[in-house]
Amino acid sequence: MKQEDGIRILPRSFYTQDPATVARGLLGRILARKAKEVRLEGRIVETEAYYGRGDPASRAYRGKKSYNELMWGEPGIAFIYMVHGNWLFNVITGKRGEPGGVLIRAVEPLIGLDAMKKQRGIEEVRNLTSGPGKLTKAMSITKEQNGIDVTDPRSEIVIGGNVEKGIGIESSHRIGVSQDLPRKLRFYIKNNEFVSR
DNA sequence: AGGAAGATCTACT
DNA sequence: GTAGATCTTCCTA
Repeated sequence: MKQEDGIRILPRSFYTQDPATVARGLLGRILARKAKEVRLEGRIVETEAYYGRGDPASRAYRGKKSYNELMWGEPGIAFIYMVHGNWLFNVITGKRGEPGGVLIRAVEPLIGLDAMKKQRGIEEVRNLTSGPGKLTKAMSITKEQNGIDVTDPRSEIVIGGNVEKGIGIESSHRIGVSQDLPRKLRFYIKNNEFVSR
């Protein structure tokens, strides 16, 4: 059986767009993780866009450092870091050299529910992946996966799939940031129960 | 050494 | 629904 049966993986050119555009465009896509023998999939239902200079909430705000240099690199690369003891999963976007990224905040579990429940130590499906730190734990994503290319079919994590027509997209201000921008940079699928909060 | 940070869980009013 | 404890890494002093 082929690894990517069915899903069409998004090309790198998709990620060269503006972070907010990519954040919207990722809604409804499939986040697929292959770990050892297990295959895990979730549908992306909530994202946030982050910029570089001029965005106080961005990891890139204070300039290039060893821990954030990926943000200046190739789009389509996973950027994973820890906040409050949780791993958060981002994808680098924008042109090379212009820092930007999209945080995946929530997914709807599709495949591998049993493995996710085990990872999370809970049974309630609704609570499995409805938050940025929850989904990484459910899909066993850690710093180990930092820097992997989500556009490469051989990667442990890829993003793809087609979006159903007519999904409702809403936007709001980003969650949890101490200094937000005036623009609404959080996007989510309307009435989806796996959106955080 | 001390504190903040893109969060989560538990235990309550 | 809100409050407090706690998670780990990096920043500032």
